[in-house]
Formats: sequence, C-alpha cells, structure tokens
Amino acid sequence: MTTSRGASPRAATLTDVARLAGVSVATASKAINGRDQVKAETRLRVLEAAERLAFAPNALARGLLRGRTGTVGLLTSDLEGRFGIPVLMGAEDAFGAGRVSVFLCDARGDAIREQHHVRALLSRRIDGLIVVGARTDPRPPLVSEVPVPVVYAYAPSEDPNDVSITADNIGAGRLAITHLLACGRRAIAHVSGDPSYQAAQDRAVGATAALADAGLDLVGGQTYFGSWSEGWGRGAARMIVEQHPEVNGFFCGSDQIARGVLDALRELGRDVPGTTSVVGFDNWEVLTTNARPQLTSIDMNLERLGRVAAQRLFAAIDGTVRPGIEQLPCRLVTRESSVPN
Amino acid sequence: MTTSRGASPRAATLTDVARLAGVSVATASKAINGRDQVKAETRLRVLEAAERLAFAPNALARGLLRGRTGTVGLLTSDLEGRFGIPVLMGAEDAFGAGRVSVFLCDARGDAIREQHHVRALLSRRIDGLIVVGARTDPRPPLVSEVPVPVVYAYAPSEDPNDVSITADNIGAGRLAITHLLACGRRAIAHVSGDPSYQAAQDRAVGATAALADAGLDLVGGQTYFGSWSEGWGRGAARMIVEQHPEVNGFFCGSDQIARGVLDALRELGRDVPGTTSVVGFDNWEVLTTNARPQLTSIDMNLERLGRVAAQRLFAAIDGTVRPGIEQLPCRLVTRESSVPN
DNA sequence: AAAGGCGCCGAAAAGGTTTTCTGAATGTAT
DNA sequence: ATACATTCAGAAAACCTTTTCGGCGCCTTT
Repeated sequence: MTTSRGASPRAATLTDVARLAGVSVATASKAINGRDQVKAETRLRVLEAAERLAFAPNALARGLLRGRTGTVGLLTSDLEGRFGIPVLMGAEDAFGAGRVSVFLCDARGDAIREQHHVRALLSRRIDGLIVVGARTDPRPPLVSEVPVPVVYAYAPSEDPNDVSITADNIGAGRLAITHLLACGRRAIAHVSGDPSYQAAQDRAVGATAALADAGLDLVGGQTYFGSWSEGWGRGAARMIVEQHPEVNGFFCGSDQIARGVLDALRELGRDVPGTTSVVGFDNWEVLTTNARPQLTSIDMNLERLGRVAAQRLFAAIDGTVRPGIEQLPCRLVTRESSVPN
Repeated sequence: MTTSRGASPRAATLTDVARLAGVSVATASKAINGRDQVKAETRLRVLEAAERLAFAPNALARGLLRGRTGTVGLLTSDLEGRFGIPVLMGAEDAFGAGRVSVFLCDARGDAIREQHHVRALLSRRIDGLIVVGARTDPRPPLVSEVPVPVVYAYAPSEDPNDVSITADNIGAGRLAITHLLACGRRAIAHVSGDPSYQAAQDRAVGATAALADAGLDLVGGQTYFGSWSEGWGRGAARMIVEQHPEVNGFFCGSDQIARGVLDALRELGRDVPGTTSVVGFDNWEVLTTNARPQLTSIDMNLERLGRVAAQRLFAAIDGTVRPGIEQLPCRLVTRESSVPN
C-alpha cells in the first residue's frame, strides 16, 4: 500500500498563462475567449502559452462570476428500473453534445432522499433540473421551491404549470391495434400488467378506442390485467384461447408478457404469425430478438424522450417555457411475430 | 408559450444572512459551520436567519477556496450495456451517502469523446474519477495525465500501477462447477458466449480447474463458445445432448444462454432439475425468475463493485493508494434449476 | 488599580475568472 | 503643430466563502 499522493503540480491558472505570455490576466482572458480588443499577434502568444501549460479555465471561478455554471441535475427515482436509463442516456447525450455537465442523483423513490439531493444540487448552483420517474403515473411536484427550471420526464408532474414530457401510451395502444388489424386480425385480446399503472390503463384505452373505430371490441370484452411477468402472459394466453378459441391477435402490455404468450401459444400448437399475431411492448432487445418468433413490439422512444426533455430544459433556461404535459409518440417495430398483409 | 423567467429572487448569500442576523460574514460562516469562537446565542441568531432565508452555501465559492469540490466524475463507456448500470448505482450510492455529487459522462466507447469528457471534468475540478468499462477485458489507461486519483471499475486498466476493481470470473467459474458437483452432477458441459471476452475465458479457466480438482473434465473436453444469445444456448444444448447423452449439468456463460439451454432441454424431454442441473450467469432477474424452472445463477455483485470502487477512490483522494487489480468474489444464487443433494 | 488572560467578533485576504472602464499610444485630419 | 479618433492593454471590481489574525471588552489576579 502506497501512501504518496503523486505530487500533482497544481493546475495552471490564467495568471500563469498571462505571465508566460507577458500580458495581464485581463488580456489573457480576452485572448482565450475570443473577445476583440486584442491584437492578433498578442492573441497568438497567449494561446501558445495556454497550450504549453495545458490551461483549462476553472469552471468554478467562471460559474461563480457569471450566473451560470453549465451544469444540470438529473434526478431519477430509480436507476434500477429499465425505463429511467434510456431517458437518462438521451438527456446525457443532448447535454454532452454542448458544454453542459450532468449531476446524477438517484433518490430511490424516497421523497426525503429526493429533497436532500435537490438541496445538494442547488448548493452547486445547477442551471436546471430534470426529474425522471419510474412510471408514467403523475407524481407530486418537487416539494422545495426550486429557483431554476425543472422538467419532468416520463413521470409527469401533477401540477399542470410544470413542464412534463412523457410517452403517448394511448396513441401506442391505437398503434398496436391498428397494426394487428392490418395483419388481418379481428379477434384481438389485450393482455396487460398491473392495472395500477397509468401506462397500463392508457394503453388499454387506446386499444379499445382503435377497435371501436373499426366497429370491434376486445376479445373477452375487456383488458386482461395481471402482472408484468412471463408467467402471467402464459396463464392469460391459455385461459383466453380456451375461453375464446377464435382469438387470433394478442396485444401485450410488455415484452415479458408477450414472451409468455408466445410460449403458451407454441405449446398450444398455434401458428405465429401464420394464424395468430402477437405484439409486445417496450421493444426490449434482449426479449424481442431472442423470442421465437422474434417479437414485434412498441418502442416508447425513451432516448428521444430524454433528449427532448434536455431541449425543453435548455429552452426553459433561456426563458422560454411551455407548461403542460407533452406526449411523445411511440413507434412500432415490426418483427416476425406479426406480418401485415 | 410563456416567455417569462419566473423572477427568481437571487439565492440568499452569506452576506444576506449576516446582515439579517446583525453580524459579520466571518461570524456567520463560523456559526453555520459549527466552528467555535462563536457565542451560543449569536450562533442561534445566525442559524435562524439562515433558516429564514433558506440559505444554502455556494459550493462553487467553497470549492474555489478550499482545494476540494466534493464532486467526482463517473465516466462510463456504455450506459446501454447492463453491466455499467449496477456499478454506477453502487458508486452513486456510496457517494450519495456522504456529501459528494457525481458527474455522469457516457463516452460510448469512443476514445475521443472520453478525452473530451475528461477535460470537461477536470475543468470542473473534480476530486477524483471512476472509469467504468463494459467488459472485463483490460483497457488502456486514460490518455490525458489526470491530476486526480482514478479508479477503474469492471474493466481494469492495463497499467498495473493504476487502481482497478473487477469481478473474479475465475472464482465464479469454480463456484458454478463446485455447485453442480454438489448437485451430484459429474458430466458437466460449459456453454459460453463470445470467446473474445476475457470474462468468457476466465470463467472457462475456473470451471476447468474446479473439474480437474475433482478428477473430471468438461463434457466434450472443451468449452462451447458461441454468442451471448438464447439461440446459441438452444443450439448448443441440442448438439451436446446428441453427442454426449450422458451430460447432466450445464454451466452457462450468461442467463440468456441458460434460457436457451433450458428451453432446449424441456423440448428434449429432459427433467430439470430432476436429472439435469443448469446454472446461468449474471443473475439477471428478468431472465432468471421468469425461466421455467427458475434459474440458478451467478451474481457478480456489481453494485458492491461500484461501492468498493467509490471507497477506493475516497481512500485515494485521502492519499492512500493500493495499486493493482482487486478481484471481487461472485456469489451463487440458488433457484429451482439446480438442487444440491 | 494595573496587568494579564480570555472570549468573542470583525476586517481582510485568498481562490480564479470575466468585464468594465481608464489610459496610453498611435494614426489621421485640420 | 494641435485636436481628435482609434486601437489595444491593464487595473480593478465583482462573484461568495473560509480562515487567519488583530482587537475590543470584560473578568480575574495580585
């Protein structure tokens, strides 16, 4: 075990650069930041000195002086869940492209921890904050008065004056049904997950509406709610096939459920996609592409959602706010489990 | 669309607090930070004022003054992959418990982007940096000279003088085989993924060694390498059962492969866990608990790995460095697919 | 009563950058 | 030669906090 600390030679400061270039710090600053009032030759000398010293301006000092720090907070309620991550990736992407750095905090769904993190972020003078939820159910707004713009992503805020971005699950339901109809299926069942999820309800609403538009109703006259698991998908599929043998289309609330449905259908001797079509939800690669047959699924474009959230935050920081819930469309990814005519 | 900017009343500063409490900023600072040299009554007055103004010390100013900022960088090469996330969670957890905030950067496996992010982080004067890789293969160290401590997590650095934390995949291979032997299996096959992965090689080494200790060899005399997919698992299982019908244990390189193996075995009429045992790898909930039967798997304890990385970084920041690669043990999670005697 | 000690508070500097304003030097016009 | 405009460089303030050190007033001691 070593106990040295690698004699790090204090990072170069603007003063060092100025001294090396033989100018004042003011001039050095102007030269480096491309302001005018500096002769070309002088600027060159300064830039050369900065290069030699590997000068990197101290963002703390800069942030202290100007109002802005060029940092934002990304407050997620659960890193664990697989919905937060893509949103986070999109946001990080959108920010990283510019000059903004991201503070990541995980509140683990705990309001106390959340508040603690918000305080820490504010003390670091972030320019804005994105709050990423684990479900699309509206969530109570941040308790603390936050003096910077906030954008809620995936889980919208209950306060309509806040800026929220979420996925259009109703539209997604329509999309799935429209596709199944295009596959020539008329007897369509909807097997979904935990009905306490707003997302499950929304998808059911969209599905029902799209069927109604075609003068049809769901097989069984209702959505089959259960849990987001393969086991439920298997059980539901068996039950539905037994009670309604005419069923020839399944819209599933998640890819896991769809995997279960596919498994059950195969064991029941049903031909997918020959006589029955199946559509999943989430477009979770590891499940969709490993399924037999590969699974058609709905993608919520979560990365895009994250990017849009970042853009809205930028706009808000610049003073342009468009309050309310913005619903981003979902996308159908066609694979083998459903073949349109 | 509103274009107001919500008249945010500039955050309270220490000067404001001091004025309200009728003391100097110096006294206010000491009172708030619990230094002595302050009369109890005065301290109370200051704290009250701070409370009233919702005062939060400006971390930028503090960081500028003292050397440390209380921030660290978390540089991941792929957020997408599922190995980086748990490590990240563990690290975030360990830091969040203290007073440290985390800058998250995703380099997407691109060296240029990585360097760009390192520069940005350094300009923000982070106190340390954790580099999280996507694979356990050693990676080249950071190109830039970084004046703060660095810890490599999951993917160790090629430089033995760096501090690296990774998972003990050799030990994991032994662990799996030992367990299968304890289940009474003697004809064990190892179905793994892409052989270019160091992790795949290490697990095979550990498995072979453990079998050798028992005077045995792998079924087929070798590891069956392929891809990390269910499809490969299915194909490999069928092939192995055909060529070596005596096989009664499968150690799989990933849970996906194991799912494929399980599916194939079921279709071949093999009884799992009655006459054949299967062990997966990664302990990926969504795959293990939805499998039929539920899948025994090896867990790399990635969250713990992240936490340990954070601890090592703390230690390094405090000047205590223990260079080299630290291998953290993996853990067996027993489920239905394997039953020890 | 004078000297010393102690408790408490405030002035000031430091940390690195940006910006404004002043001033010097040079060039141009009368 | 004088008045004036133009160009460029530097001094200084500002951002906010922490820490050191000096000093003031009060109490104790002789």
